[in-house]
Amino acid sequence: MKITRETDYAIRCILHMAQETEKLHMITDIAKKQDMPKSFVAKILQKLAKAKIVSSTRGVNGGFALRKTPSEITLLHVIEAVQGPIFINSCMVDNKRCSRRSLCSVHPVWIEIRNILIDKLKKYDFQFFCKKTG
Amino acid sequence: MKITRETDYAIRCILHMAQETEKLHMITDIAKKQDMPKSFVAKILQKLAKAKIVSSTRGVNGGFALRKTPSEITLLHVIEAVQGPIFINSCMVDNKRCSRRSLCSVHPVWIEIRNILIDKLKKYDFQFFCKKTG
DNA sequence: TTAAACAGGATAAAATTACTCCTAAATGAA
DNA sequence: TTCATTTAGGAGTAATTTTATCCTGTTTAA
Ligand code: SF4
Ligand code: SF4
Repeated sequence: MKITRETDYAIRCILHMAQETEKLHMITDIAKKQDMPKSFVAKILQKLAKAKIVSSTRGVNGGFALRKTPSEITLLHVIEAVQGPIFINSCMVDNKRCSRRSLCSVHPVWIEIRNILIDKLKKYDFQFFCKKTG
Repeated sequence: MKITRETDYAIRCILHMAQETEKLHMITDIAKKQDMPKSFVAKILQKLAKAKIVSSTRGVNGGFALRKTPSEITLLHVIEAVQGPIFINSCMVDNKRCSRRSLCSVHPVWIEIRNILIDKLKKYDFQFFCKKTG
């Protein structure tokens, strides 16, 4: 697993919306405040909406808001929403199976590490992050 | 961190040489047996040689061998030899520093996870992997 | 001297990442 | 109704990284 810029932006989006959970936040505002390219942010918010992490409202005075409280949204949720399932080596993605897999002694280690990672990412929610930024 | 194909190949190289630690292994043999492209393997072995994980001998009957016993070589060694230092998000690489870093509440989490990862990767050596493949 | 084997630089193909742009659809207000 | 505003979604593009290949040079044993 590696956090791409897209995922980093996604996290910033959630971070931003978590500051004012009631308000509808427009793409332009989020992008400007968090220093991200607007049109890219638009795409990212679409992904977050599909993953039911944020809600979107079209039209005048529209925008985005969190669907859950910050404490219910974890790093894992956000990462998986934009990057898909966590993996370490491509042989862990089913369609990129390796022919040596059945006799490979390293593969199980990747699985173990992935599980540790998932566990850890589950433990960080956005209430935790908001406490620190204020 | 993500294991690229290059790193996976590097691990297979070590795995291969760990089976017969005394012998000099030629690029062609390693590549064929482990199902990897020969010219790419040549480059990878160069990296492993620079990292002092393997020794290389030129000329007729030349080849590669491990410089240490399999138990002294860890996954971390091999990964760092080909990919460089472990990181989760690019903001952890000094030259790709993010301007928001000082006030970012997420950054410390990446550091923590990286440390966990490093710790885990240190614990797996190639004697362990050889036991299983036989 | 020659064939076998690695060293190292340059470069190319493929894949992924990091975006942009355009048209459509929804919404609220004049 | 009509219009400005705001997101939706598809297509396309630029930049970067990954995954190699090739060529020339050097080392070495026979
Ligand atoms: S050799 Fe093992 S670790 Fe590498 S891709 Fe195949 S199954 Fe995965
Ligand atoms: S916003 Fe935080 S986590 Fe993201 S790149 Fe900057 S310092 Fe790193």
